[in-house]
Amino acid sequence: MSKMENNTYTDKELAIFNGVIDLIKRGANIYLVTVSEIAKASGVGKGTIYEYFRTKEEVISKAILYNMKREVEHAIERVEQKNNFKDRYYEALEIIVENFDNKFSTINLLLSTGNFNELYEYMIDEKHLIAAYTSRIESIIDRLLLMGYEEGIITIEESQYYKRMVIISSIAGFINYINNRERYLDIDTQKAMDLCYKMVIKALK
Amino acid sequence: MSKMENNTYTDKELAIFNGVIDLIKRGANIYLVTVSEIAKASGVGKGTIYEYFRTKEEVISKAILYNMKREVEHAIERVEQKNNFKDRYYEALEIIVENFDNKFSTINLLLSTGNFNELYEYMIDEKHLIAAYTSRIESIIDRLLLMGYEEGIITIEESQYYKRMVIISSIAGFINYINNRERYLDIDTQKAMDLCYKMVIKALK
Amino acid sequence: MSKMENNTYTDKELAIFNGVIDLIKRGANIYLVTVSEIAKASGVGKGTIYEYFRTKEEVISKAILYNMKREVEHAIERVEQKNNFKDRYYEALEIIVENFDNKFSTINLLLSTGNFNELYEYMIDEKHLIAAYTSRIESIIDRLLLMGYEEGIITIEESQYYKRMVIISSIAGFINYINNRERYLDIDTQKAMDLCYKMVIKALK
Amino acid sequence: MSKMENNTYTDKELAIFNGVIDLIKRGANIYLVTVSEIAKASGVGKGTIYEYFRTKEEVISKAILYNMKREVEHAIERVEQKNNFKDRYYEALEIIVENFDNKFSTINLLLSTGNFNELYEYMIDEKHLIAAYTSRIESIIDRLLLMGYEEGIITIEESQYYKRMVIISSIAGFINYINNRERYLDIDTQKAMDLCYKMVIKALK
DNA sequence: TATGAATGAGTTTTCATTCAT
DNA sequence: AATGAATGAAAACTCATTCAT
Repeated sequence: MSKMENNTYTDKELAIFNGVIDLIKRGANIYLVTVSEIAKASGVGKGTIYEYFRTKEEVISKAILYNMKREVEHAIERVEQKNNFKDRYYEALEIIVENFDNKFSTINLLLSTGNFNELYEYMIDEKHLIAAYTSRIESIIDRLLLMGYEEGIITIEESQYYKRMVIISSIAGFINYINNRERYLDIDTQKAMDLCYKMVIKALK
Repeated sequence: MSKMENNTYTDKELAIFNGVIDLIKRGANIYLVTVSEIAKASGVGKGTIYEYFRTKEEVISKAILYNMKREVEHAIERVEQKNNFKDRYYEALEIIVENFDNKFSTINLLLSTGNFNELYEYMIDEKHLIAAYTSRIESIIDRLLLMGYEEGIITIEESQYYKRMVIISSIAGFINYINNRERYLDIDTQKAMDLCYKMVIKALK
Repeated sequence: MSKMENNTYTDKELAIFNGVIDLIKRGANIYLVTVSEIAKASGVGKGTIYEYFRTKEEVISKAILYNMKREVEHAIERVEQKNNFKDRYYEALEIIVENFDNKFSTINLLLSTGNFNELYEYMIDEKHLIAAYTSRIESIIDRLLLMGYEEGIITIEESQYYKRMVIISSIAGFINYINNRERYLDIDTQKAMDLCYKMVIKALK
Repeated sequence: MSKMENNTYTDKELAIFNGVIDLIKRGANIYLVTVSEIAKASGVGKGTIYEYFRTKEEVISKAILYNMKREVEHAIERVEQKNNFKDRYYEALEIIVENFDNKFSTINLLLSTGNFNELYEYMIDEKHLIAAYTSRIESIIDRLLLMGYEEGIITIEESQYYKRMVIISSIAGFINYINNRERYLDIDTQKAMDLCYKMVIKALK
């Protein structure tokens, strides 16, 4: 039972994580999904799951955290490839669009309303991880803001909290658009992005 | 036993709804709560629940919708008692603060990320109700904006979508603050509200 | 609670019996029928049933016995109106035809395979009643046989048991026809009766 | 654990069937028996039953059909070992005697009054099976009759329906004797058989 | 090491019976 | 006397977890 080395995972563990993530992306409810379903989706036996994890709760929680880590890292990598304020901001919105069909998007979980707190109790044990992602995102936002300042887009004299809040609010507003697109037939995605950006500019000027 | 309290539910149904809402407000997970727990929290026998509802799913879904209706109506009533743009906006934030401990806050559900869609399948049948609340909130926002316009606070020439988005984004940003208060020790609630308002003013000027 | 006088029943008791009989004739299974269904079918409240009977088992058992008594008496009355062997025998078959749609026919219960024994345990207490009906039927058969003897139709020198057995067997055979009519498309009811009668005559000659 | 015993059922399914059959033979009512009782009688866990069958109804219905198949096949085999009309007929009566304590005898179900129709709804799906047994029995009767004809015991010129009816009626009459033995103290089983046979001979002469 | 058949604890659901009105 | 709302004991059924293979 060679559990894992540091923070890498065995093939079986990864298969199981991917099974869970798959199920959830296909609409399964993390509270109602069964171990049998996970086993089938992962292509492993039910017993095997218990070779690698102690309980169902642990499987699901760790799978979610694994996915979160991956998504956040991927998002950061993409955002950092953009070299100016506007491109970087739009890239963030772009990522949100791409993740829309994924009800289980980490962005949703991290940025918005704290519904995340409702997740498995178990995760409380892993709260430091979530906090780590949250502060990584914060530093990304800080660098974005610095870029905007250096480019002369941001000129306002206000606390860092205010500036971060503007970015976070605008992104939350954009997520709200994405989640309710069917109600805004006259606003296409490009338009919605442009208006988010406009708000940011005005609020930070 | 006066059969109907209002024109909709019997006393027993209301007792059961309140039992469910109580449980959830005390931290129960809507997917993991049991009928026995609901019965105990409602002060009725387990069998009684099945006299009034066909399944556990129906009980919980209807309780949530009932609560949503009540909360939305209460919030609207409070907001409408304020007669100027600023007071009305702050009143909305105030309501959010008061609802914070309520993991199950309708504001969270309605305004933000659409995690609401993940709720019990059953609710799909009641989607029109949720849509109705959403558009009531929208018209409240529209009236708020009109007020701001009449008071000369809002002067921007932009689409209604933009203006609504500013309000919604700022509220979502405020919810984010509330949900992460422990991370913003240097910002008290009053300050957070003021900064939200500042963003709104700047974005709508 | 004026229970009953001797062997007459109150209106309520009769209403309940008729409710039960109705349900069963409409295809309900006596083991699966619920007290609520009986109450609805009887047009009385569920509580009322427990004013007149101690348990569900008692209600159903007594209703069945009541029906049995009525059916047997009615059958005997009809049979005795016929004044010769052949008419009397045919009248018995006629009654069976008329009762066919009634899965719950007493004739089935009494004459045939003893499936009756499977009925409610409770009935064991009332076994004397069933025995009484059985021996009334036996004496009807005896009088029928006497008639046939006097008419010169029956001439065989054999035990009374044999003669009764011939009658009972032929009726059981006819019931088998009735219950499987769809398998005997070339045999109409009249023909089946005639062949039963033929067998009886030959066996008793 | 050799998966399939014959080409139809797993070992576990057979264990469950035998548990059900056992219970019924020991006097349990097929409508009132519980899954817990079946589990205990089968020597398997309650959950195991639901691994192999979808509902309690399915378990019981399939167990009954399984038993019916076995009993019919066994009876036919025994009957066919006899090489003349009389022995074959008596062998059939013998089988009935042996099955008497079995309230759940297939012979009762198939030959007689059609009470069988009252069994679980589920069986309607399997009606073709029951029809198949019924017609197998019919062809056994036909071969018996042919034997009697060839031996010169049967000489009557009548329809096949009549001849079959005589056999079926006599067997039904014998079942009636068996089920009411306590009322016929002066007739022992041998005597009852002989009289049945006598009736058959006379009716088919 | 990997498995899935087996299981029973714990869930949802039913319904005979009670009892306040 | 008549009722049906309320109930909990007992039923059907589910599924996380175990363990023999």
